[in-house]
Amino acid sequence: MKGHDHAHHKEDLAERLKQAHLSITPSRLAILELLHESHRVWSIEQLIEALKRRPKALKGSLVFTTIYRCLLKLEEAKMVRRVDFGDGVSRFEFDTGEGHHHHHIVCTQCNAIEALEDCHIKEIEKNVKKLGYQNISHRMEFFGLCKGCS
Amino acid sequence: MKGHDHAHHKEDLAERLKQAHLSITPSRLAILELLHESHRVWSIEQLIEALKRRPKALKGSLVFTTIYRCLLKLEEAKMVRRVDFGDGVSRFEFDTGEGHHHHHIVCTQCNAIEALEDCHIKEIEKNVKKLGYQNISHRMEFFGLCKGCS
DNA sequence: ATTTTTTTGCAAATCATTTGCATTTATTTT
DNA sequence: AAAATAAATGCAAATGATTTGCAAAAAAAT
Ligand SMILES: [Mn+2]
Ligand SMILES: [Mn+2]
Ligand SMILES: [Zn+2]
Ligand SMILES: [Zn+2]
Repeated sequence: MKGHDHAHHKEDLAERLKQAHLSITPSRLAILELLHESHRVWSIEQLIEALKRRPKALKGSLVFTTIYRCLLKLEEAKMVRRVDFGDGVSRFEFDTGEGHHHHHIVCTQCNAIEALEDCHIKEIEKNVKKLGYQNISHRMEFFGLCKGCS
Repeated sequence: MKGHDHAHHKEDLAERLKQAHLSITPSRLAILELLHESHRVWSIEQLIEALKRRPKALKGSLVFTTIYRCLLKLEEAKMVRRVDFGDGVSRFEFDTGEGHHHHHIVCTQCNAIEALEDCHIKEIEKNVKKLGYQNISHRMEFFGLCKGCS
């Protein structure tokens, strides 16, 4: 059962790579599998460590640059989303699509990261409090085409 | 009139430095003056250029490291606030106090930066649209003490 | 005025990210 | 299936903003 599921996922992910005109490589599949299974954000270093510890580890060595370039491509292809907490390290998560826009909360003490499912801006703060967080602050900036440029 | 105002500001800023137990130096005063007068965010490079072009330019050379360390101190002292748009460059603005928490919008075309006065999260997006921006996206993350840490 | 503390200037170190290039792998064409 | 073409990978080196070390200069305290 699980085997089938995994196989299905792998095929599915490979298919999405094909649709995005990206070569199907072990690195890319391994990254996608891990991101898809785990609903969390990963730094590149974390990804490398996790991939090394996998039962079916990649044959080739796991190199920063390779993972980095894979993630760039996957980001372009909208299969992976980059998350930035402003600490100088990029993190990545599986991109579940337009309909699943969301944010995260980072513990200022232990740096634990939790997803805030869905983004109802007006209700987010309440939900954050409900999760039991204290001393909540947030980071938010907007981006868009200004009058002069559009 | 203007002379008086400026003098007043300078004294005022110097006073705030004193209260924060920070030495009063030409660099710090110059930075504070510029930030205080201009209601905008500045990168360190921008600050240096602007300070060079000032009528009463600083005697000493304007060095990145010095401005950098001044800003760090001023940030600690809550006189300056750091703004991060995730482009790898830190920007700074005068900190007008707790009551004036706000965000900004960056044009994805010309990189113009505009302040969004006040932060009524639920209404912000509407206001952004009213300002004439298109293709609006935003960056927002929360930070706080999680249950386990508090 | 002298001493003590802090800041400044310049160079060098950091650190995550990005790039160059030869080699290997994947895809496309015979 | 083999050869040719295009793309990805591994390793080293380059970037670029930020951060640090330390001696000289300036500010604050005595
Ligand atoms: Mn997430
Ligand atoms: Mn502002
Ligand atoms: Zn959102
Ligand atoms: Zn806010």
